[in-house]
Amino acid sequence: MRAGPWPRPRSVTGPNTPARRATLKDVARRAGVSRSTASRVLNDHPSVRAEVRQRVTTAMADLSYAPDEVARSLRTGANVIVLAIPRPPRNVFADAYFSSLVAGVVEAGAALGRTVAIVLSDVDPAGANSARVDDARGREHSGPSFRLRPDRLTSGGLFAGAIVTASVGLDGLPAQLSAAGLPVVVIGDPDDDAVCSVDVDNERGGAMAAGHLVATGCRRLALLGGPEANASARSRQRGARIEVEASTTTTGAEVVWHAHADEFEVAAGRDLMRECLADLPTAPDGIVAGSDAIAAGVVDAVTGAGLRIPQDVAVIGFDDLSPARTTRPSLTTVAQPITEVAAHAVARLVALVEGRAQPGLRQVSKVDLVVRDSTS
Amino acid sequence: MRAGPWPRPRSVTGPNTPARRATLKDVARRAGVSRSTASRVLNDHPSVRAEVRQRVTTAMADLSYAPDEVARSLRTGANVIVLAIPRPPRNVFADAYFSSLVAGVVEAGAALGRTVAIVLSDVDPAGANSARVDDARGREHSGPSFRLRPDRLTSGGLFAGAIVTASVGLDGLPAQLSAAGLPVVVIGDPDDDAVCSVDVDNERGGAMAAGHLVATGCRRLALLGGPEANASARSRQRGARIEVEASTTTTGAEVVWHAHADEFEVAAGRDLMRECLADLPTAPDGIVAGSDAIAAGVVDAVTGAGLRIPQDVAVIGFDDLSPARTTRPSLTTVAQPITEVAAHAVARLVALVEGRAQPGLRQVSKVDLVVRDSTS
DNA sequence: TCACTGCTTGGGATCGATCCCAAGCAGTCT
DNA sequence: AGACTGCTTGGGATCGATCCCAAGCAGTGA
Repeated sequence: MRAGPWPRPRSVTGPNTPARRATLKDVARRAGVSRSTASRVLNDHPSVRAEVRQRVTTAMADLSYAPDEVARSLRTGANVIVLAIPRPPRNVFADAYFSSLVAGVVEAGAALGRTVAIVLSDVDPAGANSARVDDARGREHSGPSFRLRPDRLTSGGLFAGAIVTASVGLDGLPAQLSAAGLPVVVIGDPDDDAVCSVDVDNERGGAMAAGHLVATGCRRLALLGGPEANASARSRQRGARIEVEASTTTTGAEVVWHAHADEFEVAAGRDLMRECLADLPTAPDGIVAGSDAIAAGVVDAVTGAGLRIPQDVAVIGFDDLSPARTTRPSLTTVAQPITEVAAHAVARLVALVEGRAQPGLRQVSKVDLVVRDSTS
Repeated sequence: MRAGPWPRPRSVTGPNTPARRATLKDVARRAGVSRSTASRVLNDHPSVRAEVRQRVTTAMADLSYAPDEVARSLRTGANVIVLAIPRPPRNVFADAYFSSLVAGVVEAGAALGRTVAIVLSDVDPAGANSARVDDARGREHSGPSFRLRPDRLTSGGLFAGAIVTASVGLDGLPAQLSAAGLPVVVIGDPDDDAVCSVDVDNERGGAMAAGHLVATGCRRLALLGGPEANASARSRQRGARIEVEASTTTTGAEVVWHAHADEFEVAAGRDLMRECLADLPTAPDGIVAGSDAIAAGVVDAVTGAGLRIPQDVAVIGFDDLSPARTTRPSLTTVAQPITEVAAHAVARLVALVEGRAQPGLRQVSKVDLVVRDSTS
């Protein structure tokens, strides 16, 4: 499991507690009861007389007592849940999707009285070397590689459970965590049916997007998806394609172009759309983009080419994040309820931790079409 | 301190440890030594015979033992440091500055063997009400208000110390935390001299920016700063103004416009620049922006008005974050070493926690001019 | 040989909470 | 009156590590 000598823990010898915090023992003494009774009051156990309960409560207030979460965790097991985002730190925060997801998970955790810690990928020195090797083979890598080591989440017993965001290269992380006994919920597509997951109905979303374009008169559709390695991106495109093909006989609509971006990013969308316009003899009249950011790039490329939105080309995004509203024209998009998904993930994880749920459950949230100015 | 009944802790009764983790006692038994000796090996205590140390190390590897951080913390005090960002969750992650700062602190913490937890502001129901009151007075508030309650960091004894990011409305938080006995380091301008802080030399950075514009021939400068309530934003502007005034007699350069944005944001920069162009009879020939994002907005407004950069108007930003490189033309900017500042903050906090540093120290990092295409 | 020193090692107490078991007590039923 | 039930309450053990103290042991010098 480990190679070198054990890292020396930092001994904390300094003045760590200038004014000693009150303990439950202090509360008990002041209220004239035992530690047990004080603990019972703290935990709302019913079998305490009202008068005694009042005395203890008063004593707690007088001493401004706050329970020591560390000591409590030692006895009852960890309380903190961890949101694991297996991506390099610098990429996560700039991404509107992850920003929203993090906020949702933190808020949902707080609502259930759970502290949420956030763990991102580490710089991986070994990976850094192999990245250089990859470079030699001609693959593009701008820096060291990153991964999230499972033992950062399992060792130490700090965490009661983990929420893992699915992305490219999950690499069996959820299964490993599960095997180590840590309850896990994946947001997105799990690579393993044995773990719990929450997601949105990406395929249906793709179908709604394509359906809306066809219904508003588009006949030559281009699908510009997110990373092909990303299961959500694939599902969205599959839904769109199936929807178009189902309507072909009645409407004559068809998919005339289909490509995947490297990232869910503005620049990727712009490049892909320029390629599309260059490759096709006639421009498509409707674009299903894999994300709002890609759609924003598409809008940029389309207007740059002198075409009008939505008159010449209609564009539809996915996510309904801030870019959808700030882009000009504003984006019609398939809204995914990120806050709801985050809340589901937290609720499911807490249920797992408390033994109220079984592994392997999947919960899928509905998506919603939001019509704005980029389609007619 | 508290009003209602104590919130009931979530009892974790479920199957929390399906496969029991090895404890130090197990290691000791397997190696044929006492818990004390095993602990000494774990902590690299010198007085253990090499042969015994080897046996214990082997036993640890065999059992894939990992120390329980919760139990360890109970005895030695908390190990985790917390990065407190007194801002609403949804605003933090979209901001390139905070993204970079978070990444830097997390990485620096890891390098020192410290886990970093991140705590953002809570939705504050009371604040939500007062925000509505403010709305009635005509101030703009789009949602509930947020604040970071100090007791979230101090109570529970989960954290060894806190790094607090300075922003608008710090509201005495660092002083309160300090008073509660929690070691604190502020990133930015502390509102209290008694707490430690790390920062960059904002005033010098502002001077460098203005100096560069004057040196490259600008004579009519506009200063478009960040939020006036933000001390860093004020310092940058002050430095720029002093620099220009110092050179006025020899060069004839002057500040012809001066304003503060509400946020360090692209939209704020765009609006401010449009205002500037509308208000001034003659456009300025040099812009000192309070951040790269503001500068990006300025570029947008300037090119939108049909002026060329840098021929007609030179623009200089602050931060050297990703917008500086992706904006067209690329931005000349004052680079602030965020990673270095983050590392300083972590190092100083760990020193405080271990009793190796005194409160009240301030450490200022140098900034650096990076010349790109937005100035000539 | 004895005392002294210094290096290793083990055992018990401790951190602050929870949990289990049993004791105390009042009320009820036979 | 005695047994039984159910509600309160207190004490001890426990979680898994660290820390302190003292014991064991070998080596040194007188």
